[in-house]
Amino acid sequence: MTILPRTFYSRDTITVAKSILGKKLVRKIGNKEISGIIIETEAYRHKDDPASHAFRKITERNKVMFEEVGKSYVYFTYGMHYCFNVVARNSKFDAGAVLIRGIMPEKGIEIMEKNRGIKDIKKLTDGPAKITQAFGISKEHYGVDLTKDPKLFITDGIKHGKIIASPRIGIKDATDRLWNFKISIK
DNA sequence: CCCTAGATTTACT
DNA sequence: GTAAATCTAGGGC
Repeated sequence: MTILPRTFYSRDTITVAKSILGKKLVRKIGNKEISGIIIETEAYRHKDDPASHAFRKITERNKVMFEEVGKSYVYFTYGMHYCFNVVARNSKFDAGAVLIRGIMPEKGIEIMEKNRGIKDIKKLTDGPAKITQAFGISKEHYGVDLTKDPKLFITDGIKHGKIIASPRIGIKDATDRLWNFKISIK
C-alpha cells in the first residue's frame, strides 16, 4: 500500500474529487485498524462556488481550506455532526476541499458498528456524518496532515468502473454543477 | 416505502 | 434570529 502523496492533492479540486474515488481511507485506533473504500465525494471550491464554506472569506472554521493541500478539514454542523474533507486545489484557487460522503467498509467493521451503535452494514458509512462517527473522527483531527499522520491517512485502493456525476446534496446554491461523484461497487 | 420533527454549534443574508 | 455540505426515530401508507 502507498500513501497518496501531496502532489495528488495539488490538482484541481474537481479532478481530485474524481481521482480519490476507489482510494482507501485508513484510521488507526490503538492497535486496531478501520478502513474502507471511498465511493462518493463532493468538490467544494472557492470564489467561483457559492456553496463552498470558503466562498465568502476565511474564518476560524474554514481556514484550513486555505492551507496546505492534503490536510483534513473537519467541520461541525447542524449542532450535532462532524463532516470530513480533504484540502485539495490547484494554483488557480486559494481554497478548496473534497467532502468524503460515502465509504464501503473493509476492516474494523465491528468497531464501526460499536461507534455507530447499529449493526446494519449498509447504513454504517453512507453519509458524511456517519463516516466521522464510524471512523472516530472529530474536532481533534482538524488540520491533520493526511500524507504524514500515522493514525489517519489515505492510500491507493481498487480499480473501478465509470464515475457518476450528480448535483451536490444538501445545498441550495449552484445546484446546476455536477460536483457530486460516485462509483458503484458490486 | 415516504414524510416530519428535533438534536443545537457556527456564521452571518 | 435563523439557516446550515446531517442523521435518527417514529408514524403513516
